[in-house]
Amino acid sequence: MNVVNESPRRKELTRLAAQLFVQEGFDRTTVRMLAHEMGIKSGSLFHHFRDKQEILAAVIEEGTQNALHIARRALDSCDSTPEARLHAMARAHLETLLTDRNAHVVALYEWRRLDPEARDHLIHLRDAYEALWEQVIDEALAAGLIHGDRFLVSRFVMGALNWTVRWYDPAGPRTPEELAGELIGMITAPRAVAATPSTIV
Amino acid sequence: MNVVNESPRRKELTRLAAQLFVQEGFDRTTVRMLAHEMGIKSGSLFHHFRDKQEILAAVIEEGTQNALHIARRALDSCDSTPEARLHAMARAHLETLLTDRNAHVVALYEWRRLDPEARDHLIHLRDAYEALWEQVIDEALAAGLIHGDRFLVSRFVMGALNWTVRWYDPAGPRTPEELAGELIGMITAPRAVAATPSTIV
DNA sequence: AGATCAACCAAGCAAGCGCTAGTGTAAACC
DNA sequence: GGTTTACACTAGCGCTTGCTTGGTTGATCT
Repeated sequence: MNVVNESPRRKELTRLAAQLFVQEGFDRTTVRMLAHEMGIKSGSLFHHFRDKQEILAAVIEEGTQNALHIARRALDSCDSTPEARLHAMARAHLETLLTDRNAHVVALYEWRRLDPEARDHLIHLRDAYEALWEQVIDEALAAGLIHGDRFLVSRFVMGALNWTVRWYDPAGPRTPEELAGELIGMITAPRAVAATPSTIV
Repeated sequence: MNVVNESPRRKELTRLAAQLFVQEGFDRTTVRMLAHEMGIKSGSLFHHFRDKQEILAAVIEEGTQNALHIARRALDSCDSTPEARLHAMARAHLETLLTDRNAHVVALYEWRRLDPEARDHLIHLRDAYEALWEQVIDEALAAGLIHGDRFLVSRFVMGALNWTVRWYDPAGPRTPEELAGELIGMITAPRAVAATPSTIV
């Protein structure tokens, strides 16, 4: 009776589900709550999704696909210097967290609630995204812009960025652009120390 | 009938609960699973804890108290240079994540499942811990060891460290000591190129 | 005009949930 | 030696859970 297609209605339902999953957590969100939020009865939900698990998978897939597209576009349309590319990736990441916040919070917090099949599928998407990061970080390392272990640097940077969902307030004074600048500034060595002696304020 | 004291039996139960909460998540962990893991029947559980919520609060409190003690001891017994203090805090944090991993994963993932009263109490503990960090970071900023916004730097550093629970493998080749060194090395500008470069190999 | 189909609903099942009530028992205390 | 206390048990209540079933509706297609 149920369908697994990509109807526009399903997309809208996925967006609403993401919001509820963030508010309540996946386990505490009942199918009745989901249905109510969508303006239908709980039984009707299973016309659009095979089961509750599939809703979670849909939310996370949507968010990760978006992040991947935005990151690729950001890399395509920025300067080719290692610093510019690093900055572009950080800003893209933060902007995704902002515009698509719900889906990403769900991906970060509820990843472990996915059943193995869904996880297998989504892990490839995530790997593709993280590969972009490692590539940009490799370039920065090769250019001497940052130092350290390739693996560790990328993990530390991703951690710092993902942690922002805990404290960043989009209504606050700081733009994603500024945040990205601060982070990149923090980890990049002041390249040529040659000129003015770095002032100690 | 039930008690709320600090018996040693209760501590052991708390440790077991932390493990189950990590494996299954708080919501999916039933009181019957908890009781089974503890070798008793589900009814007996409520002799030690008022309700399921209290078990979660006990787990998180235990972990945070430990982190606080370890951090304070680390600061007391290290050199007083800003760099040494920064390093000591990072290492202490990573060691806590290692030795008390379950409790901290629960604190990070299940914080929002706490009811308001428990959260109010635990938030003071967490604030005390984060205050230590901000103090050390202030010193490092004042010494010119790192630059940037005080608030942002501490958030970025905490993010990078807490994210380690996702990928760090205690059985792997890297010690917490090395990890701390890499992170501090990444964010500290190569200070005065003057004297002997105090190498941290 | 008849057939198809997506989208919904009302009703409810079987299982599992947190938690309570009342009881038993061995050790500790006065 | 009687009372209390700590810890465990059995049994089950009242409720919620994810999901199924069988059926209705209105639009679209042929």
